[in-house]
Amino acid sequence: MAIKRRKSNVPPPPKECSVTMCMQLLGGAWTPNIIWYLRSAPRRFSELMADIPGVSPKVFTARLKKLEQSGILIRRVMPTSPPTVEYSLTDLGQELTPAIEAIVQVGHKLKRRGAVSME
Amino acid sequence: MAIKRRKSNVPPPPKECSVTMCMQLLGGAWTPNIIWYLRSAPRRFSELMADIPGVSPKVFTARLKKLEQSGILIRRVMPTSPPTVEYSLTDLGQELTPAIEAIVQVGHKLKRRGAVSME
DNA sequence: CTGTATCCTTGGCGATACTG
DNA sequence: CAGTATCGCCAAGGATACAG
Repeated sequence: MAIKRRKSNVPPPPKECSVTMCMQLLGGAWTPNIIWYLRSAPRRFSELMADIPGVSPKVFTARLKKLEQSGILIRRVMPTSPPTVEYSLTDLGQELTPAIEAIVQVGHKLKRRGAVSME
Repeated sequence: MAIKRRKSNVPPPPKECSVTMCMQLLGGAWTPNIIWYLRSAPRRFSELMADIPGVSPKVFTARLKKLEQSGILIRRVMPTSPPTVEYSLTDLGQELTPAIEAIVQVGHKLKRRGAVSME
């Protein structure tokens, strides 16, 4: 609670703040992968967990919730006997896929060059 | 973020890791703005600092250094009497601008919707 | 199956002061 | 002008266990 970082009284620039805002979303752990895997078809919670190994359910839930609140994806609870939840991208979420694909392109070149250590 | 992490013996997927790697770069604080301001013309250290208010020189140097090491931008020291340093995007860095522009697009919609608090 | 609840660690980021 | 040097914080992530 409380006190949200003070840094000074900087009025953020009008345009670039959108970048920052969006990066807050995309920059979160696993976020690009989630969108990547959802871009062609809806997917269930455990399917996504399997797609993206190494993520704990807590973090995963947190990400999904934030993305849902931002209007990037939709959470649909199916009334089946073992509860099933399906996640799918919204229109706005779909608009992110070209951005991610552009990033993938550069990522590949980066890797090919060995420019980033990756570990 | 978490790339390094031991977490078990997960072989990372071959394609998505590029996204993650690239996001490590772009996700750093101020990074998108740096590229944004450099995309049309080279710029000096203090000019960039002025463009992007609220960043401390330490962090700024760290970012610039990492981007230079990754081959995203080039640092040129001009042999003037007060030392002058000019930063400019490499070809690879230029390839990032469409990605950032795509992100800007979504960022605007996000803001218009009030989907993200931005605070 | 789909998540919460707890606890803990890390490193990214910020502020300020100082140097070549 | 263009950076280091120090110091410290704290929120994002992770591990594990438990719950509806």
